[in-house]
Amino acid sequence: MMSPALGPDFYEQHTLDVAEQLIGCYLIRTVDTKQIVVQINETEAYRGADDPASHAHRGVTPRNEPMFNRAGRIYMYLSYGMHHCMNIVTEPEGQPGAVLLRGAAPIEGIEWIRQNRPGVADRLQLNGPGKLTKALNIDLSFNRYNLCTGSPSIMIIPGHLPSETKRTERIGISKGRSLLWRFTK
DNA sequence: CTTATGATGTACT
DNA sequence: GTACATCATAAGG
Repeated sequence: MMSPALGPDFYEQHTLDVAEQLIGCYLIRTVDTKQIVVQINETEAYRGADDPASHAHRGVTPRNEPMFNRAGRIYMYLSYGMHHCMNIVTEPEGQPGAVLLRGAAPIEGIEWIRQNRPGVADRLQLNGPGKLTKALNIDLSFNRYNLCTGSPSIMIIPGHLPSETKRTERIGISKGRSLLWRFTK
């Protein structure tokens, strides 16, 4: 029997806990007969008023509204006009929070990944938030998508936490640099 | 391996 | 008008 998708109880935790515990979990992307399985190995936590780097730092806007919605939904945004970034909404409804998926290791479906990012070396396919979404064919249409339904199009299932995860500074931000809210294997 | 830089769309002030 | 939760490429070591 297949492992069930992670549910709302998991995502409703504090964003830092979700970000850490997502390390080692599996992200599965399925379209028709094609499937990609990757293991998450890099995440970052973003919160609200206590997080100057967060889109939600100054309250609700049309873009960040999904960060305030129910946990377990996807928050997608366009980065630098070109790249789609995928987050998973955390915290109880009304309290903003999301985990940015920044990196993963290929487990299955490397052929489809290569089709999505032709000419790219395998070791560079999934090591960045924009690369990850391109490799898995995930775009803005997934904004607000509920990850907890078990729909095979995209799902996350438990892995096992590595014995040791590292906590470091987040990447690519100018504010909130002192917070150690980036998690890697 | 490292650092530097242009590309590119839009949310927000 | 400004600032991006980035990436591919080029040049140097």
